[in-house]
Amino acid sequence: MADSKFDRDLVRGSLDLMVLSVLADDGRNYGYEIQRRVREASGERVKLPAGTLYPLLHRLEAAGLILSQWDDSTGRRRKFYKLSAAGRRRLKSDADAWLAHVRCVRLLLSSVVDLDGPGGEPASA
Amino acid sequence: MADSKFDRDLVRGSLDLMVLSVLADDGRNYGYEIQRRVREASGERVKLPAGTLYPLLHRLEAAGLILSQWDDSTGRRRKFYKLSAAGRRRLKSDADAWLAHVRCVRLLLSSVVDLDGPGGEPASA
DNA sequence: GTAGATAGGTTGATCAGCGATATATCGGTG
DNA sequence: CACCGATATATCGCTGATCAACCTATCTAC
Repeated sequence: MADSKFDRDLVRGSLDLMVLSVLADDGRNYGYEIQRRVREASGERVKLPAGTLYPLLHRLEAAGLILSQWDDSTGRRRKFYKLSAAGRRRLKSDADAWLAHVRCVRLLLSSVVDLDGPGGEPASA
Repeated sequence: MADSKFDRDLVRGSLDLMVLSVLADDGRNYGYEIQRRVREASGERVKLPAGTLYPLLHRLEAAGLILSQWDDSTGRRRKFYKLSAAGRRRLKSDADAWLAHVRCVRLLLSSVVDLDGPGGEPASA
């Protein structure tokens, strides 16, 4: 499961946001690790394949939101990314827009489903 | 504002969900009204243009999630849609998946932004 | 050596969103 | 009546993101 058309589109709207968030958290990270961070953070839900990840990073860099720097000092050839000032601003505004949108959808869903659905409050389970 | 690349992709992941939710709320509704309901429910954020709306409805119908019926009795030629049994099941499961995903992204964002950001609690504004 | 993980990358097919465009009706105004 | 804007549905074509598949290269372990 977790690879239907719905799941892909679900992820689509928050992929950039998730990657920017990971970089904000870590300060500095490289593609392969970002991939694992997103996969783990999402509970294996978001697989973020290489064919999506690298074009995405290049797109964010071209937009001036992240900065790259090659690092071979560890033996492994890695391209590290970090947020630019514009990237930090973008993360903030995109996060606000995302949260606002989530509130709207939750409102629509409120009369339809149980918002504290399966896995909602693990502490009480 | 509210029509950037980010906003479009933001919406993409929950458009089907929003339309299904509106139909679950209303029981029975037609395209033009669904369009207005979504626009209002989203605080004018989601415009849902005709070029998106109608292909979307056709797709949901082809998938057996909604059922259509023409109605000319009011003078206006309208195509009413309602959820099928499969559509109700799908709404429930998609809503659960969406809520689970939202929880993950919120977790990633928690260390980055204020989750009760602007417009969070209108009562206190 | 060779298999698998790490690390980065591209390409092509697919498909959804949406602006533009088309059609038709209804109600109101000049 | 003619005209216009709102209502109502629909399609076409462009754009752009996702991702399976594929490629290269290095490191570790067997």
